[in-house]
Amino acid sequence: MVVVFLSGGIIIVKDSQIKGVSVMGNLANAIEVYIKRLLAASPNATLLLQRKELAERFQCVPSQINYVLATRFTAGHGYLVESRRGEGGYLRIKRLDLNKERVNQLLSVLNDLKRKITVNEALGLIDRLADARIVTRRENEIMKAALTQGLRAQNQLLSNNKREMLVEMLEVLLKDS
Amino acid sequence: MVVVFLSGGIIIVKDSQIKGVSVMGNLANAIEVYIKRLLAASPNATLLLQRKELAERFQCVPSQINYVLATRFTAGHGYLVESRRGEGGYLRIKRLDLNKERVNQLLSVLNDLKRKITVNEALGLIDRLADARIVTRRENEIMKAALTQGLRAQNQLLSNNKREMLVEMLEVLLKDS
DNA sequence: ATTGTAATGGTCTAGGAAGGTCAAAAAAGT
DNA sequence: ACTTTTTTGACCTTCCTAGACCATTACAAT
Repeated sequence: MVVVFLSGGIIIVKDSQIKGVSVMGNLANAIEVYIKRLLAASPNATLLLQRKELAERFQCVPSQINYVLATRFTAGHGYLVESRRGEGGYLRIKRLDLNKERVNQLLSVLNDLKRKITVNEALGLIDRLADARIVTRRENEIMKAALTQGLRAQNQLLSNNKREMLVEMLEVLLKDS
Repeated sequence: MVVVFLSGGIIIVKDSQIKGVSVMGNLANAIEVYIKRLLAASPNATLLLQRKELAERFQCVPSQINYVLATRFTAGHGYLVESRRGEGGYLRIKRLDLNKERVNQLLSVLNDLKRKITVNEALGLIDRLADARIVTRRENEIMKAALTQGLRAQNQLLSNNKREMLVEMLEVLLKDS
């Protein structure tokens, strides 16, 4: 439970209600909110900043920034994060405002991937995306080629590696916007 | 930290964000952009210049130019660089536009795959296909995602499996058109 | 012709400046 | 108590920069 002072009065609110509003119980949340505010202020929802600087501003180790990005700014959350190392290094964070239906379909496919599925089922999922015009025929073929590389039977379970690979390929599509 | 006033609201923007918009983060990038601009302005996409002069313009050691050429203007990136030493020495940089013989290019890429290449080289090859408009940006990203699945370092050799996978993906493109 | 020399460009390596990863410790939920 | 989330820090990879030293070329002096 958290107590919030608002316009002079005292309002008592439950945690669950407050989540995501503006109370930040911890660093990670604070950083998340900060980044989101900057994104909101940016005309094209894109941010360019340095991990080191951000860490300094919040007086934490740089890897904390990675934690925040990894837990709150993933493709699944609708964000795209790119980076570059070395001198002049940076983080580029972009909020993707995507077509809802496409995203939902992709996410549902991604969701299906969480359980064990066979190669055949995976290929079926990919075809579904092609049917829905979410991927082109070529993209469809490319993904299938990648997925079936070195495979004999198609009625076996999809290996972890291959599943992960499919997920990553689909995430590319999510990022595409 | 910089405060920017925008359409009535106060938006807080970080240094780095400002920098990233207008200025290149580092020397190498600046030089790259400069060369590419010159190339774009040149009638036949060919440039003749002196390493020393260029280095002077950017106030850096001459070998910095070599670094830029070696990392951004390789054959893999679709550029041709020749040079001559001694008095009257020069650098000749040419951008190759190979859009014509797509199939040949694909075949040459496939050929490159016969020998051992690193992950980085493989990614470069794929990028080159995108540059030449043989694959779309999305296809490019999909293939890269598939290729780098489960990989940490990029300077290691491409595994046999992954190489085979790339070949199969490229063969999809060959069949296509 | 031969040789010397200055003017170029090339290579290689060390060092520094980012950002990334991983796992253990600490804190917060349940 | 147990589980999940957060926080830290040690160590790693990538990228960039500078500089020492090497190779080639044109031109002048012999």
